[in-house]
Amino acid sequence: MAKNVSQSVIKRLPRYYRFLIDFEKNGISRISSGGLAEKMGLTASQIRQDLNCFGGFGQQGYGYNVPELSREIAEILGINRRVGAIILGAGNLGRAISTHMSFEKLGFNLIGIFEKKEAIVGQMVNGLPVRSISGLDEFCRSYKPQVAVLCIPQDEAEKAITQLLKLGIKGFWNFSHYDFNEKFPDVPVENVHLSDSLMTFCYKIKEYGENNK
Amino acid sequence: MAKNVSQSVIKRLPRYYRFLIDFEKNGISRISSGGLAEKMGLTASQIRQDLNCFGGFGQQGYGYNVPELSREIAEILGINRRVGAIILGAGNLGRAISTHMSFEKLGFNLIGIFEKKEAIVGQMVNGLPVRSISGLDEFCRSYKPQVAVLCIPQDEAEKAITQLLKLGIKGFWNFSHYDFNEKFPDVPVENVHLSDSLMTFCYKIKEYGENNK
DNA sequence: AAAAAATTGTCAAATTTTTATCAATAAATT
DNA sequence: AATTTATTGATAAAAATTTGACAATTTTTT
Repeated sequence: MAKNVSQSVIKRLPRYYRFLIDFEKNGISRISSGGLAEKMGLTASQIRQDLNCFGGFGQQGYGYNVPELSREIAEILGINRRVGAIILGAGNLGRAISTHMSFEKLGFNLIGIFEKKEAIVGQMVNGLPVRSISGLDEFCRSYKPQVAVLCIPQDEAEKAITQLLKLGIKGFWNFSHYDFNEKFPDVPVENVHLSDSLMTFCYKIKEYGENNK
Repeated sequence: MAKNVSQSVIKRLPRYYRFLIDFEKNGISRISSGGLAEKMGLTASQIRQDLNCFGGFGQQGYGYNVPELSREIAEILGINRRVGAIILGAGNLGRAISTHMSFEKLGFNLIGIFEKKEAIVGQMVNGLPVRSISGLDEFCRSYKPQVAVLCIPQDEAEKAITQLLKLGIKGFWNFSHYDFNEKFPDVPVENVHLSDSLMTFCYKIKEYGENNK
């Protein structure tokens, strides 16, 4: 089905999906590549070519059917599944992620939150009890989560990743500063390096300031 | 000084910086493009070309001096400044960002946190009092923050952005689902679309699963 | 001090990504 | 029912990005 799909295309899919869901909510049932391009600040050509990696979802003279296209993209991304997920680290960030993210709408099923600091263990977060990291092995053997969200400090990451891989974890949504590349180059990981983003923001602000003196 | 620097290069700079700071911490004072490439999973050629956009920081036969190079990149990114920043939204995410991020090490000075829900107003977060959104105008006129971190719901974003722009805010670190493109195409914004990232992660897991049956 | 090894910065080639073009076809209009 | 308009999917062209190659130069070794 899918042609040779580049990472650039994949990275754009969630944004397409976001816009399409928004259209659906607003009762817009039809959109042309040109119309979408204008809203998104892209070229119509790029949108058509992106979508065509996965199939001809449009119709000449008409455009794209919004609900149909959003369904197709959801299918491509795989967000209609329920992949078991656990969070490691119930600090500020871990708790915020667990309450803030709609895991269930985005392909996952959050089934456990683990924390090293015993003081936090037992607290309820988003309807789930914070569990002691000491029970991680047993929990994983029982409930077989497939992915882990890393909200732990950088220096605890390597040990945790090694342990989790042994327990059958297949991928990581990584909020830690740890870089998988060196030791785990082939493990599926999606990084959210907030510090990198903040630095990029810093550069943008500086650049904007310099160009608008 | 800087040649025509592409966005691709800029996006890689924070990661270079992260690795260099790590080297410094570990007492590594010298690194070649080849050595760095191996650690980072890039090509030596790319690293040399990236750095050369900003100047010849290396030395033939020797490589790059780690502290010097990290200083240079910090300078390029502008993280040695202290740009005044406020956070809008003291929900789970806003509070997590304010406590979790080292704003001071990354070019910013967090001076205020604002929240609509009066129940939260007055709480202390990371040494700062959560202020009522009703005092935003006055605060901005007094303290002149230059950037805002948006941790508010999508449907409150547009109004807030309009207000903040009038108050002199120059850029946004945007955690909301709101997309600036349509209404504010020229405003400096760095998006952290966590949902997009989670969807991308979902795709990666699915793809990995399909290739490793 | 000379020779060998290491490594950069630059230029050119290769590859990837984006954009433009256009025939084909469906929808809308007359 | 015929004509015009809109719009896709595909192909080709253009632009951007990445990689390879190598002279120049410094460091290290002998």
